[in-house]
Amino acid sequence: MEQLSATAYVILGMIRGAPKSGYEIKAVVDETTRFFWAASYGQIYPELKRLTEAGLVKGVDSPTGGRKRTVYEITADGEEELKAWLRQPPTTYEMREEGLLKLFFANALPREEAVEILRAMRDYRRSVHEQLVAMEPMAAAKPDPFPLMVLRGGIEFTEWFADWCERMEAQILESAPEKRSN
Amino acid sequence: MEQLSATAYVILGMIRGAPKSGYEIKAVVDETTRFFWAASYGQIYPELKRLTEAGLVKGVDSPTGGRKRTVYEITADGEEELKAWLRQPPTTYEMREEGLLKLFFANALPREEAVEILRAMRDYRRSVHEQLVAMEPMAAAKPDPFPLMVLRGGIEFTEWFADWCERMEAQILESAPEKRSN
DNA sequence: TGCAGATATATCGGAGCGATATATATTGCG
DNA sequence: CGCAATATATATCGCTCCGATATATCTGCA
Repeated sequence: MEQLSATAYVILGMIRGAPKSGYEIKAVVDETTRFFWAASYGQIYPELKRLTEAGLVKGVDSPTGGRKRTVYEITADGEEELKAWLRQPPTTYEMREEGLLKLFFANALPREEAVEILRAMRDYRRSVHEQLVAMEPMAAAKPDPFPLMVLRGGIEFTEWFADWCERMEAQILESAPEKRSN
Repeated sequence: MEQLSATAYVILGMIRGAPKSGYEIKAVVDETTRFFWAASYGQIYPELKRLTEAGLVKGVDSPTGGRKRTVYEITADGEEELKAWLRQPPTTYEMREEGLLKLFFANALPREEAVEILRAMRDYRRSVHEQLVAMEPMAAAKPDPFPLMVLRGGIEFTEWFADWCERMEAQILESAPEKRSN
């Protein structure tokens, strides 16, 4: 058996409990894991084919009206494969934060413009924070405690980040207006 | 002028102040911004060519011994381009955290195995924390305050994250050992 | 009825990233 | 000193990811 991509496990995890179409999988990912693990159609549909060939999922035709539609359900092998993956220590940790990159180079700007970077970062994190808080009641209503735990982690993280931005902004403004190379 | 990639600005920022070879740019990125913005040789060398053609950097032959070597310095146009980019609000925010993904699906595992995910995440963040702390004296010795600020942000973030993992682990262990679907 | 928006699948191009190939220079150490 | 290991330097390949778009059908509702 070849090594499966992380996207494969996203799919397996998402259809465990309830079969879903590729479109539905994408929609659920966009509502839940997208903040720390996204997936596009370009990954989902080919992966569903591979998983079907590997016998880890099973496609079932369930057309709505005249439009064809296939929902995928997890097989016993798929269930085992998912659990085996969950038991392996996680290995992928990536972050791409354009704001931090700009802040890193902010010495090229005068101080008043450098703090704008921090303000933009804070505003963005606050907006994500609001989105996550709005999702909390939905997650809290479900019996599975883990999505809620992860969501609350996101809420706490965005709070911490926005607060850090404010503290750094204050730190820059408090510092003596030294000469910089701009 | 075509839109430049983010990698282009990483290069411009890295050679501002001191000209560098492609190899050196990669080495500095690996020591500094890699935690929130990485760059590979496969991005750096082609981008240096494009930036040269666009007149934003200038390559200067500086062989060491018999091995050929080109260092790139930023031009006045490149400096302007960098500053213009720094003034734009940041737009890219991405995170890929396999540990959070596994935690999201952890209901498939018994409680004792679910906490292992959190322990692995905590251990990893602690190790990154130590790496960042070890870098702090180096960053603190330099006149530019922004790389140090970003580094300290990373130190605070990894502390927060490791702590969150411990709190969530405790929360799971405190909760009544309910029946789960595994 | 008409049409905007949702459902459903498929695919493309660009970017990012890890790995590796090739070559020369330097350093460590027995 | 000699040689192996490591560092410097450039180039490139394959894979994945991601956003965007194309195509088609269905639903809600004005």
